[in-house]
Amino acid sequence: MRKANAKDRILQTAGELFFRHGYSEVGINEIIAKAETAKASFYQHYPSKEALCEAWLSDVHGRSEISRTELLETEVAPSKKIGIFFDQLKSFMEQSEFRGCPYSNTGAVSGSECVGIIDQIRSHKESIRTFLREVCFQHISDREKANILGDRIFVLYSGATTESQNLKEIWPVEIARAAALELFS
Amino acid sequence: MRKANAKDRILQTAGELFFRHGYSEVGINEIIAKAETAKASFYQHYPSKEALCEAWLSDVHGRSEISRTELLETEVAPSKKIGIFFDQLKSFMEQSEFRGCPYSNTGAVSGSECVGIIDQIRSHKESIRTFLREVCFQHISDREKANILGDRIFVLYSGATTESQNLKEIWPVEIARAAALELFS
Amino acid sequence: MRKANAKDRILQTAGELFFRHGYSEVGINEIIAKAETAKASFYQHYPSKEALCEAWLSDVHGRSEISRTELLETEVAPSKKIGIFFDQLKSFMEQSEFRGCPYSNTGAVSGSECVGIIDQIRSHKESIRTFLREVCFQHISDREKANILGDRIFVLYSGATTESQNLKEIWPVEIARAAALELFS
Amino acid sequence: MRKANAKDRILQTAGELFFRHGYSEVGINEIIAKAETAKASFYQHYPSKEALCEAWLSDVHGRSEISRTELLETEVAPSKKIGIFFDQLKSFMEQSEFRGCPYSNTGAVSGSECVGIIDQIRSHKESIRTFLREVCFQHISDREKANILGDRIFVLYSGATTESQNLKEIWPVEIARAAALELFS
DNA sequence: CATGAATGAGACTTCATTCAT
DNA sequence: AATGAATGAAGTCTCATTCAT
Repeated sequence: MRKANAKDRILQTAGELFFRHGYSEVGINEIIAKAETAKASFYQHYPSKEALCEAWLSDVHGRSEISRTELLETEVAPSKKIGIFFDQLKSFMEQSEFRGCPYSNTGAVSGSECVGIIDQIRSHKESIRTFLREVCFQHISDREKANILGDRIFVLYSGATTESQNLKEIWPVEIARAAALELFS
Repeated sequence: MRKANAKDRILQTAGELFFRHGYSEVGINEIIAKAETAKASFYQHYPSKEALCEAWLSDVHGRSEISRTELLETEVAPSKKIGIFFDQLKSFMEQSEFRGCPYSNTGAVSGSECVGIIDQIRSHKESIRTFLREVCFQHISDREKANILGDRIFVLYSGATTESQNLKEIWPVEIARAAALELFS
Repeated sequence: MRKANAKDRILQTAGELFFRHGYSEVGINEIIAKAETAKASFYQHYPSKEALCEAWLSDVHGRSEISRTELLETEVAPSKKIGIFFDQLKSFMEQSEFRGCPYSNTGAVSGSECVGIIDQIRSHKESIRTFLREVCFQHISDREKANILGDRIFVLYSGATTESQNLKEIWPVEIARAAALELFS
Repeated sequence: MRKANAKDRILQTAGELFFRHGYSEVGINEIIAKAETAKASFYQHYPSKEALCEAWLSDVHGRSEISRTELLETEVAPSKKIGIFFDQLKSFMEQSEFRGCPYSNTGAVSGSECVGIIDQIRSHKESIRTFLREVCFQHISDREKANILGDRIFVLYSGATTESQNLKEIWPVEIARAAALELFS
């Protein structure tokens, strides 16, 4: 497993480091050292650190997208799905020592010149937003109302993540979960 | 006005830069160049870049605290205060080109070793949380319920800031505002 | 005692620091901080760091000269004086955690441009050399022979100091003492 | 010859500078300028200035060790070897403008935190001490007595180096040489 | 006598990237 | 595909010294 090809090893290593310490706090040297690759091997696979960041965000998105798609198609009550969604956030925050959202964290240090990164962030966020709108639509058949409700839950979800990270406490997630479920009924 | 003393010039310059580009993206060199000071003058006033960051966050906190205290003591309906609070957030986001919350953004790149910074973030966030709980308490006399409502609005506020920044759009603030007011009634 | 005048406080503080860490390892800031003086007060009393170094070496010399003069004039056998001289060196090395000779240590980092410092070193060393020659002359009445013997003991003394410092062990002093006394008889 | 690889060029350049001016008086900038390398190239090869110092001391030790081993195994009278040993010191002092022992000079500015450097100094000094003890053992078959004699000559050697450096004169070496040979017979 | 702000030069170290092999 | 050496620019921080008050 440690002997995956270099490209994957780099992506995995960088992912862990970017996530834990933040994109701007992790250097190429640290990545290649931990991934046990040579410097030039890195640039063979990724044209730049920024490109690696994009690859990482894309990778995370892919995996999280799958889980949302599954959840969306599961045969349980929509309200239950919202509960599960926040439960997943809760265990994610606790397991990651409250590191928060990789996308928001990366966005916090990305200027407007980082077009690729900003695009990844936007599309990931829109994807979650869409997911929540869809769950709401499974509950309310009024598209308009479902969208509004979804957006509200989206904002709650984001605030829960952000403040749980800032305060290193889990209550924001619990508060958001309760609020979301109340809005839902 | 441009000829304030060096310490203030540094703080102001650094504040603008930290806010716009993120703490980790701004170097001492850039700060002292824009503040028109010598490097050693900087270190005469601030023992480290991290200390400057703390001074900046403290400064921002001080000014924002004043505005919240004023708002809290104003003689208008609590629901109105919530509206104003989100209106201020809206214009702040728009005026700052959606740069978002200085505290959350700084927290995104601060490891657990940055004790001073993390403390500033925590206390600022708790201060806003307390403010919102107090406004709610002016509306509902049940302390328990007021606290829960305040915390929910706090989460909405944070999510609005974060996602407005991520998407460079204002709708999250508007959604949060509407949701908060609806929870309020 | 802590409230001696600034000039003396600076000299004493710098002396301790220069001795313990070496002239080049100690900065003006550290000195004035520990001496509780302002920076400009320092430059009022000493025109430069180098001048302070000279004052320190001169001060040390003065005090050590007194003890040698006393010893020279004491009414004991010359061989006994040599023994006492090395005994003093021994306790000095042990008490100072084997920091060695302030003069040699300073000379190790002083280029030929530091005229004042180099002069201090030279005259201090010549003073010790003269002292040893005189003690020998008290023992042998042949001036020529006394000088040679004195110089040999001087070299033993220096080697003892240097290697005791290098090895953080006391045996070089003991070896030198025994050798000196043997040469003496 | 000027176009050796960067690592060697750095080591050689730094060696010359450290020797001539003292470890603490030489900066990385001066080294890389004279070695015609980039700063980052330096840190590719040596993790720190201190590590470079260790490499330098180790290099010097290696070369001096060879010459001592050769001398020890030469087929001449032991007393002759002592004479040669001091002759070498004499020409070294004269050729180097009385810069003295790289190890003692470095030790004069190395705090107890410089473990690697202090180790190099100790082992170099012990190596010379052992050499002198062995030469003496070739002369006296009594191990005990040979050790004591060797140690005395070691102290003379060190004192000669130190004071020749301090006074910028060669007589301490000559005095030590004569004393050593006299002890020897 | 004393002070604290100001400074140019330089300290050591790391950055993301490229090149020859 | 992989490697290690090389790099210019930039990173944070400290140096001894001066000046206005």
